[in-house]
Amino acid sequence: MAVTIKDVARLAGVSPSSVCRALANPDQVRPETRERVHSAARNLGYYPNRAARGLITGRTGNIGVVLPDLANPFFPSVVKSIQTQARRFDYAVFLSDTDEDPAVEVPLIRALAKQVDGFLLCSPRAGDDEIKAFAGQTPMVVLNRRINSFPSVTADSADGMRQAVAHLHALGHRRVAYVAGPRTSWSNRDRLRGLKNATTSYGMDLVEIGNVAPTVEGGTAVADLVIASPATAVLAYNDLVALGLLNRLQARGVDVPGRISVVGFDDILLAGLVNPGLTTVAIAKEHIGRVGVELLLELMADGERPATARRVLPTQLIVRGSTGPR
Amino acid sequence: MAVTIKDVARLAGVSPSSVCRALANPDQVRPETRERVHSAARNLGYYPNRAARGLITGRTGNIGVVLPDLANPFFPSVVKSIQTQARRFDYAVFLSDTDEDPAVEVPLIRALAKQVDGFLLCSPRAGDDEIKAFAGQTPMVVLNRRINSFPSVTADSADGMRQAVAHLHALGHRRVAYVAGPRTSWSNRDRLRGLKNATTSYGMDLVEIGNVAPTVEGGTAVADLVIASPATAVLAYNDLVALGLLNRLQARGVDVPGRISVVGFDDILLAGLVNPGLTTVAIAKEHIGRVGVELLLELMADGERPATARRVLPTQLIVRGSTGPR
DNA sequence: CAATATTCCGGAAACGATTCCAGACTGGCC
DNA sequence: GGCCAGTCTGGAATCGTTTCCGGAATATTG
Repeated sequence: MAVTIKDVARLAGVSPSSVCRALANPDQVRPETRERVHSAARNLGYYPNRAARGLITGRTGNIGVVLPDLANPFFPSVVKSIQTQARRFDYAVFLSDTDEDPAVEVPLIRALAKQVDGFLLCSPRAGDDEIKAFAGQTPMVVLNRRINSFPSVTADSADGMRQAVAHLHALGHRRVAYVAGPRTSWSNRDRLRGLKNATTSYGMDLVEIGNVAPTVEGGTAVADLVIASPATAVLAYNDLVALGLLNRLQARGVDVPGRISVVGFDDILLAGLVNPGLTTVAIAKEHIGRVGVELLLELMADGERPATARRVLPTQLIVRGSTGPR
Repeated sequence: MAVTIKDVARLAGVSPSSVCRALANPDQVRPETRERVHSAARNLGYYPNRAARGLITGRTGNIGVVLPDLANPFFPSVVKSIQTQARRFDYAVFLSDTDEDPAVEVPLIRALAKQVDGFLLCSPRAGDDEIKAFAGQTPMVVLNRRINSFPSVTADSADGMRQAVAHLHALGHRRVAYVAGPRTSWSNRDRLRGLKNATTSYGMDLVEIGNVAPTVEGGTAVADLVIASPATAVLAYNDLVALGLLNRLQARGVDVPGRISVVGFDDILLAGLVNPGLTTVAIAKEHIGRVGVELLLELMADGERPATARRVLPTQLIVRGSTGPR
């Protein structure tokens, strides 16, 4: 069927081992044979079977990416930057979407583990302990979450929230609401923590509104609760939720930002396209992926070292039309 | 390092071959040994190395997905449905983003070919001939494009365009513009063809406006050309381009749909969230992925058969606020 | 020219799993 | 008890590649 190293060897009139050397360590063979092998490989269209190679070298050349929901525009951005950086180092990407189900994460990782050299876990929803069980077994870098004994890349939510709250405070708001994301999301807890600190230090009231799915529907579902609350501004777990709020508020005829100001988180593409534009805390999505890959490559190279590097990337408030004076 | 079949065999006190049988064909071993093997595997946390298995069975259990740009929200939707369907049949997904560069497609496919059982090519940008070179070698299904000798899944653009044009015609529009997508995109040619047929049969004038990148920026870049044209309505290659137009039109103070109506294509999530909502031709994105996987599985099972199944999925005009009477 | 050092190449083993084949054991039956 | 059929199991070969080891050929040196 497919062309193997033996076919190349036969055509070039050398042994398989020489073919391997000619292609991998060109300076270990005579220029003449090297040329013969190369042209034979070219003629037959030979590409080594990376799986077979991986069997013996222990390196597959693949990295696994696990994320909760590809339909959330935040993740494709991250994946894209992972791809770009991975390809630069000749790695291919295995992608898995868990559909926000914590229960499938661990089995998925286990099933994929032998086919990849390491994992990038984006916003994993499983419990710390379940994930920690992999410590030392498979190189892993966690994105958008911090877990002991794993390197991680996170955004500085606390500072982002501080910027957002400062902005709202300056506009005269004193009571704000937070629409929380999934209970299993570390980012949600992190953002809430940052928000609480910020509102406390500015002496503002904070109303928490139930946990919702991190989707547009999640936002629309609680928009009326926000209206009914005493808050004059609302911060959402992420942009999708914020957009859901925005949509429902407009449908109810509530003036944004006149009556209620809305702030999102992530700065996905949509945020700049809706009307009014969504004020949001931007995360450097391309950075997350790139830094994640860098960390993972280091970890895979160094092997043993605990390598609990923690990169915290800056956030930046992007002010658009959805926030205004109280 | 990792636990192999031998470790399980040793712990269970049987040979590796028996372990294999106990796990793969449970009825070929005595219940007692089967139980011993299972518990040994469970205790050690044994998961077979799929790459090694693939070497001998010829099946990797992976399918490769190649697409031009994950940042276009259309593709994540498709990928997600591919994932879902693939997992149902115990397949994992290899993802590759080509960054709209036709030149990297073929090398990418070749490099991945040995690691997957088949490919789903989403909107491939490479030339027909380059792709045809794979015919018979690797099972492949093409999405959003038709290529001889490959099964394909496409949307019925012609009908979608007919619906859109009928809608605009009924609103009184007689001159429409089309903002074309990438020259290398089959969908672009297909949509343009459908549009031409529709405008001709309705006796309407069609202005074509240059090829742009299939992004928001592509749309904003030519919005002023649209304004300067005699058209009272514009159809865009896809929703991103339409949103770019919409944005720039609003920035220039052009009334939509009062002065110009805008129609997109794809019905991505954003389309329903902007203001005014974007009238667009919806494609069943989840269907594309699902049907694509189904076709690929059939193709991989049947092997030889030409299998040039061509599924054309229906399109549906979604009318929102961006279109109105002339 | 002989002895040594160096370069280059082929053979064999290995990676982890599966599968075929043959042998060992069990049970049934006469 | 002996024979046959059937069930169950272990050993060996295999997939495609890499790597180690030893031998042959070449180059270097005295």
